[in-house]
Amino acid sequence: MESPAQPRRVTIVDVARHAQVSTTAVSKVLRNAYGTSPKMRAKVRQAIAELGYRPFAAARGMRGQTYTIGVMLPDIRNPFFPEILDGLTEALDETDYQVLMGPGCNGEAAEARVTEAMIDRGMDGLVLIAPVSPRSHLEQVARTVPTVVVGRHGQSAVYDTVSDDDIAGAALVVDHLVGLGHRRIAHIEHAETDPARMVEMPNALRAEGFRRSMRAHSLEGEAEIVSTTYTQEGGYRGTQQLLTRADRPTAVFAGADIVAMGVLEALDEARVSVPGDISVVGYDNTTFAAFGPISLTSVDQAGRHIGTEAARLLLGRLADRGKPSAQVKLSPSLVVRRTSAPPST
Amino acid sequence: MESPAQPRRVTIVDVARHAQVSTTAVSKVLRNAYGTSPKMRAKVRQAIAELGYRPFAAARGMRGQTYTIGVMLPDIRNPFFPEILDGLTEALDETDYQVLMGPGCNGEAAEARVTEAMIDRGMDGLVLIAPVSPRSHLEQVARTVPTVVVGRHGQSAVYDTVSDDDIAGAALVVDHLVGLGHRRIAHIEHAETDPARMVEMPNALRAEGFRRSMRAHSLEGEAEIVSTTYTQEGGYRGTQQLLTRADRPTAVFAGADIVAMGVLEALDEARVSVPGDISVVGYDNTTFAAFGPISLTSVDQAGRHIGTEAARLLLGRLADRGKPSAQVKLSPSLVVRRTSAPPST
DNA sequence: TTGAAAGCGCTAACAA
DNA sequence: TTGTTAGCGCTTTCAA
Repeated sequence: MESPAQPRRVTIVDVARHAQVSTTAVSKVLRNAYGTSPKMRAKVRQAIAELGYRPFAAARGMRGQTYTIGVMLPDIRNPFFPEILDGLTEALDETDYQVLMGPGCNGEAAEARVTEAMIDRGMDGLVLIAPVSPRSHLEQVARTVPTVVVGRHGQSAVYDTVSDDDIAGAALVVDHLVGLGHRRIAHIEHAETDPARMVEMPNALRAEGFRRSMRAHSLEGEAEIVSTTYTQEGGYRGTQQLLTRADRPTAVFAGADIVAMGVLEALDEARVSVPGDISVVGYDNTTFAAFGPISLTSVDQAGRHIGTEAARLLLGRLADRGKPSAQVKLSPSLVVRRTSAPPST
Repeated sequence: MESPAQPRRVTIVDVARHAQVSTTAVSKVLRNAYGTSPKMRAKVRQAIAELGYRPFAAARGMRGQTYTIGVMLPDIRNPFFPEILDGLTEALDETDYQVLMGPGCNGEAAEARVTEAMIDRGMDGLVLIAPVSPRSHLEQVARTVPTVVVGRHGQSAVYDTVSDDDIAGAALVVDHLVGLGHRRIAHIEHAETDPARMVEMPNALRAEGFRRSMRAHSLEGEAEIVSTTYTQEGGYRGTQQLLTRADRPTAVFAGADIVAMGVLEALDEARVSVPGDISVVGYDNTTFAAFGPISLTSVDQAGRHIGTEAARLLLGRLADRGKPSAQVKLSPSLVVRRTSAPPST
């Protein structure tokens, strides 16, 4: 009934024999390496096509490259990350590199496990999206394999970075809300106590940007900060806290769209109308922010562009390991939708 | 300034020397293979710990396994898939296997590219989530590497399957809506013309289940089917079509939650109230369905459980390649929320 | 129970 | 320009 056990995989030796050349020749053609005549290339390419040969990446990795780029991301559920991935895979599509992603990690231990697994599998380069591990660990990884760190500030000599100007993003939000007439504004941040991370993590910078901008408007007394986490749950709980307080804010700046979802849910449950009673602004401009019934005002980070830049930097470092590290910083913009309006009072 | 080029990776040879045993012995301990004395195991384990040795998976793959499971999924944006992944990684967490995912694929060409990339990287097993490729291609993949196909009906002798009873799921929806008093019910399906896929793809079965159930209620004349795609965009366009028709339905059954999002958006735009004017039911019970302001009635597929089952089947096949193929079918349940209510007329 | 030696498929150094 | 040869780090015979 069943088809016979498939014959053993076609190898470079089979191709060499079929094309009547050496295995070295085949290897060179595969890698577009120096020292092959057009005639030989044609012969080899034909043999590859005729035999349906595909190089075995694991074996290639023993000597050279595996042609694999590993992407680590903290949470597949956060709708901001697919944007970055789109940009990344699009830029890598025309190359020989294949992208493989680790499963969502939360916390340092999971991040270490995934990065180690990727290094052990001989990946040629890594893209770490919004990692939480201490910088020393990131640098250790980057010394082993070319690495681009996305969404984290603070430069390093050993890895490249791509990030968005979170201070400026937070200022866009405050300017917008103050411009509408709001004075009492709350911010839901991702709790951060580690001083080292205070200057590197986007969440900490958004909170800092919020503080600075409120001060610039001489509204430091009206700023209210709630520390939870960048999750829907965090937004939900943070809002519940805010609603119990005496002097209720007229606007909430959630540090991420996913947080804003929790904010909207809590407000909905408490029968507080948006933007009638309270305005809500998010960050990331995810697909769901644009979604009609939600229509969330949000800061756009150009996730796709971030992904493209990360790919460009990684390819550059793959081509030249000694190249000095680069820091790309992109500028955010504000997308105003229906969840923000002048305060009613 | 920079730390010196890190020393070459610790290999099995270093461990063997340090423990004063052969490399064979180390290899056996690593794989828990037969023929090692407790004393030797202790010695080797200690040397591994002292040197911080980690096996190089790419090299292991040349002879044996890479301890890597590849997961192919069509679309990272669909909030149903993370559930499956959670179940999968949780079940695999205690094993030596590491999960790596391909980037989202759409269409046969992209699926072929990703599965080939995974096979070329020596992955030990594959989990294909809702693949659209013809069964012959899936079987070819499965003959090369142990494979579990998730979310696709139709059994095969060479791969295991895990799926949900989509016919029953559609019936749950129709029974619920008819029970509320609805008669004129629309269904937005993912267009399917390939007859081979009509019996295998979940979308086709949900449509078939809808038809059968409407017939069972003697409402075949009241059933309205719109063919688009299982995306937010598809739900949006499908609903726009429905709204232009003369005899407007009082309820819409979207084939997936992500489709229901588009439905809600189009209804919102057209100022049609939900559930006042039209009830909406989704499928997948994603996180967003539970989200307060949306509160979508939906069919729950127990995605986490699907992932666990897939892991179990794959581990079984990894342990015994000759084992007969299994088909696991899970039963869906309906979660009633605020988007479904009796019709107003 | 243990270890010596061969070899997986490929690339890189070197020789012709 | 082309081919020969020696490994990469591991697993697997197979002999001791």
